[in-house]
Amino acid sequence: MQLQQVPIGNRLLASLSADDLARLQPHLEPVSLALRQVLIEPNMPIEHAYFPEQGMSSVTNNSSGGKIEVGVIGQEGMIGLPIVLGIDQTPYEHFMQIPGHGWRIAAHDLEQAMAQSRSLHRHLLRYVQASHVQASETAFANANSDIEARLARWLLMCHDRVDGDDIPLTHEFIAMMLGVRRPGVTVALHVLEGMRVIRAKRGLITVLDREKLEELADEAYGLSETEYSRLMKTEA
Amino acid sequence: MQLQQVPIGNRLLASLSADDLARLQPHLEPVSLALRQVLIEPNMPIEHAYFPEQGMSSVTNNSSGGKIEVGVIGQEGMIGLPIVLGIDQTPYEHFMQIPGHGWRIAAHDLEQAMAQSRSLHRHLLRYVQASHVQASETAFANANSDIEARLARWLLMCHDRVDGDDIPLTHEFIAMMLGVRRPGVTVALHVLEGMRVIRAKRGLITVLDREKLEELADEAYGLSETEYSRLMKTEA
DNA sequence: GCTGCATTGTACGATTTCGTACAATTACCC
DNA sequence: GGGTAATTGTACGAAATCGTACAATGCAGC
Repeated sequence: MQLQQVPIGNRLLASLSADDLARLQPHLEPVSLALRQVLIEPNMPIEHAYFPEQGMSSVTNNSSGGKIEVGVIGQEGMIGLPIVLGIDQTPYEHFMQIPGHGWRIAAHDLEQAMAQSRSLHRHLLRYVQASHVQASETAFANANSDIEARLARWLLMCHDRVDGDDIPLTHEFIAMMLGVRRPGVTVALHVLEGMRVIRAKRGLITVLDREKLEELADEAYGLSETEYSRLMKTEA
Repeated sequence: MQLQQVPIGNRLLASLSADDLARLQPHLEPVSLALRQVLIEPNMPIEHAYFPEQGMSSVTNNSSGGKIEVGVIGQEGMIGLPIVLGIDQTPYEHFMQIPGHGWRIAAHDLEQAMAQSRSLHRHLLRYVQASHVQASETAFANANSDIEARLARWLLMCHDRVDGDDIPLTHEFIAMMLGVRRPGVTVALHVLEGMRVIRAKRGLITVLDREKLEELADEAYGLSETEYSRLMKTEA
């Protein structure tokens, strides 16, 4: 057990064994992650994997004009899973939805590290499963839940990935991610605000009552998160 | 290059190198896959991985009373991906929706084989990505497409996994998988039938015009399948 | 403090899908 | 070959969501 010089704020990195983390550390480069910065271009070679410490990235399908979100990634995970699977690209765009900062590593260095340490590879593969479950739960939510519940779910996922209770996003943007009309989001937010579950200012939503949000999201929220902690806890 | 005694009808197995296939073969056991047979119980240790040669399995979220489908698996893939990721269970049920047959291998034997052959492991990991994309595309379809397009997409996915053009399923069942009302499916099927795209009998849908089906599914169908062939073609 | 633009609020009819109910049909079992 | 259950067809008002348009508001920059 070795004291880190810089504390690691990314939970996926932090859950690695000391050995594996040490193996990555020389290659980790601190990066700031600007709003709307594209981390992975769809169908282009992936240059780096990113481990956010703050901020949130969206995984989107960009066909059909707009973007539709199929996943979110923050300090619990990593951007660039295909690398872990030995693949060099993905059809989905990854960009920063809430700015922040984190670490990045060249795809090649990560590959090499995984080739040297089976336990590192195994650990990252566990996160692949968590990510897969998240996508599946998004499919589930999109089929079953009304706008209000989906919005609640989405706010919770943001809340899990920001520092305080403030989520800096516009209705327009949220609508795009959920694949619904913008006024639909406005109205649903009003309902939540009426229940004192959130407070909304221009371009900013503040979570006031997380528990009630979870009730409102109903079955759409939770499985993913439970699965994540199960997977990441077991193996040290 | 060695002639197989029994030709392998599962595309994932078939795309393995001769070496890797030979490594698995002693452990592969032919199984028939009965209608509604549960291959993986949610949150229970996974005993076997299955490689279907015929038939189709559904991956479902079983909360909320009914089941909702988050993925399908047939002769292009395998059931039991968590094993490939070094995980022993999944929150989703896997059961046969269209009966058939295939091969199975004990989880332990598969693990051992992957430990011995990195190329085997790598190859199966490529399929993990394909499966992830499929889940993401389901999320996309559920958010964006109306019942008709989603039904078209779903019929296409079935069609890809059965032998001829016949898909033996009831409206009730399809409705459950898509997460919509049963009469909604009945009506949508009538529309497709009116366009001569399918023919429907009791418990049986016959695909007549696959191309037009693909048009109707619009953007909801295709990406997954393109990604699959890209991933599985590259590496021999 | 004004101005201009991005954001949010609100309205409206149109459309899709829902929930539910019940009738009609087919397949299967005895 | 008649009865029975599963499946499919159809209808209806209710609800959710859509597409669109436009007004009101707050913020940023000058």
